[in-house]
Amino acid sequence: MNSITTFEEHLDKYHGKQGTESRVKFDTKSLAFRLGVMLQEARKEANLTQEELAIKTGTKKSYISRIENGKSDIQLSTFYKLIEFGLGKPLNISIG
Amino acid sequence: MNSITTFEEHLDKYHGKQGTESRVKFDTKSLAFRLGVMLQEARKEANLTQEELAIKTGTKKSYISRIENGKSDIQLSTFYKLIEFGLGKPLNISIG
DNA sequence: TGTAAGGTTAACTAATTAGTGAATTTCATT
DNA sequence: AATGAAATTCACTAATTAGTTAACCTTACA
Repeated sequence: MNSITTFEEHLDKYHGKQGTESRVKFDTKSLAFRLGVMLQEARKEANLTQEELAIKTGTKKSYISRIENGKSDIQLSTFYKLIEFGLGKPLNISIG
Repeated sequence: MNSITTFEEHLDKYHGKQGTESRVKFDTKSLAFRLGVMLQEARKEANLTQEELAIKTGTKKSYISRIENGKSDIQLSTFYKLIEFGLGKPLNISIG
């Protein structure tokens, strides 16, 4: 799967069509979407299924799916938990 | 203020003393704390008060204070909003 | 020392995520 | 095309953040 193509589809869907949406809400959705793609790519690189990742992090595959599809604006700790505990990779966050 | 020193104090407080806390919960608190310090440092670099940042992002100074002190496990979009809209700086997130 | 600005804390409501089970759909493989 | 594994969606509750007000501390400095 190509992240960029899918992200463009997302832009069309939210920016193009439902034009009354605020910039902040739009950006929030974009962010959730991008992070979802990042998680999915990292999970596949680690050769885990959604269910395996869910078990390792004490949650359910349905929830992982929701996150990977950018369906919710998750908490920082949730993302951290999935990346660090579930995939054993460091999550890097910096400003500027 | 030195981030590392303060973070060590945090380690002492949560890791040393209240030892029954789960690793995940502990890490969540550390994360919130570290991000709070990052935000505060970036805000000061931008020469803004908590109140000014609050106004720019449509919230209140009391909420900014809570975040800077790592008192809550905020959502990704909240952190993003403060950094990108409030401070005009990019928020970088990556895995690995 | 008084004052004001900046920052912290407490308390509360409303909105949203976290977490779950079950049904459904997609996808790869034979 | 049939099968089974993997992923998605829906519906729901409980827990937590987002957002706010007001009171209270701290710090700088006139």
